[in-house]
Amino acid sequence: MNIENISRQRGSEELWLNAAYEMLRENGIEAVKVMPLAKKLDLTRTSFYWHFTDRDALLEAMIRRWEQKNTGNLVKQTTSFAESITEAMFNVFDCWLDEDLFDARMDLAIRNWARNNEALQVRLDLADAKRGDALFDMFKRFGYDDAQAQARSMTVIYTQIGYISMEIHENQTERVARMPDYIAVFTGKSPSTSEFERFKARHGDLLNQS
Amino acid sequence: MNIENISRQRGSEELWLNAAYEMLRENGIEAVKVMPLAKKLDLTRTSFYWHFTDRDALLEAMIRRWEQKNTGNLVKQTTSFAESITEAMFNVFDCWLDEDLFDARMDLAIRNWARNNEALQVRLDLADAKRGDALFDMFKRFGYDDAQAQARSMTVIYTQIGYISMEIHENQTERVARMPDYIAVFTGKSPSTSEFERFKARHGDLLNQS
DNA sequence: ATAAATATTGACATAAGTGTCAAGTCATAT
DNA sequence: ATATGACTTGACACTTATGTCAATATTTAT
Repeated sequence: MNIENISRQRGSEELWLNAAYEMLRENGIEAVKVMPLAKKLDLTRTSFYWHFTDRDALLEAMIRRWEQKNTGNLVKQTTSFAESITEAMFNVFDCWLDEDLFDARMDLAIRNWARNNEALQVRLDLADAKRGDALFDMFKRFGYDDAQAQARSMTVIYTQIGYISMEIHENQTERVARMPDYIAVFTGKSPSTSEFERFKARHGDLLNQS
Repeated sequence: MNIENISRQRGSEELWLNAAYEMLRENGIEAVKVMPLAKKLDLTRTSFYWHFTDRDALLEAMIRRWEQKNTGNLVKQTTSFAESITEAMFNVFDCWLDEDLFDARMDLAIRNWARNNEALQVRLDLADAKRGDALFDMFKRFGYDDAQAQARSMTVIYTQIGYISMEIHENQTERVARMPDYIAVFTGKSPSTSEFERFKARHGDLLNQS
């Protein structure tokens, strides 16, 4: 994490931004305050103002970081190669298991923040529309009618947000084991054994941890 | 709303609590502060301390109000008379349309708050377990196996929370029109026309508004 | 009418946050 | 070795919040 900071001064834009990002993920936007961040980094809060003009500049930097990550990867996964809707759905599920593809905790934090920030809500609505459209198109490609493609794509999106929002802490092995059941709910079809095996193979690293 | 306040002093416990409750729903726990509430009620903030010992007492009162409402009604709806799983699901959907049965916005606010408050998280987990069990039992009664009853009941819960969390503002008529499609996703079965008609009849008041 | 109960107020003390500024320190390239 | 740019610091001014208290006002019951 701090590799880029070797043989430099103690602080840096990166350092403050990372601390702020973590704070936002864990405790929401109200916790992203210069004073506590300074304490966390063991620096004086004033030094923050060398790197950022003010607190707002820091918040803006965090939003940009989020924008550049989550939506892009989700949309990409909906267009990955798949021979069936169940396989396509497993591709989307990759996002829920791989934090490099989709930072769910951050998505939730942004969502809660947007509730009190109109400008951010606009950006979020845009991201949501892109994601919804991508999933809708995916269901359409596999033969669902408009109404069903709509209901199913929104169910997928709502479910993921609900899952994060509920702070479920389950064993990853169990979680993966349940996924075919969710695939069945979302698509109305049972995935084949080989599809599930292929999915598990992609996430082998997860399946040996608690 | 203020009927109980006629010919009394200006303020009252109820008045402060209502204002706080609204603040929590709309803007989250961080917005529930004595000073802004006083401004809202056009009273001096000091007068608050006559009704509550401190801010914490107010927060505790809000939690109790929430506890006494949401979970109870949801559980009750899962056990309402139904001849089919689709009819049973429509009974649950009543909660999503009737704020007297389930205050979704409040549920979300509590959920966000609990993320930074361990004691509240414990109470919330308890409420979630009750709700999950009630839905699970409902699916079991209509012949689903354990894994499917589990996946489907959690999908219902996650979806509702995701829906609120995403701040969807859609026309109620459209929303109701889409419900049979969601019923199909959640139960794997299409509801009958008469079931849908019965549901719409129950919510007739909603269907004539924007 | 008036005492008691019920509220409201302004003044005070304290804490935690934001932002500015002049002065200082530290690494490193020349 | 030293000047420069990158970074840190403490002191100051300001804002928003919490909570206490003695004094005052308003209802209500008798």
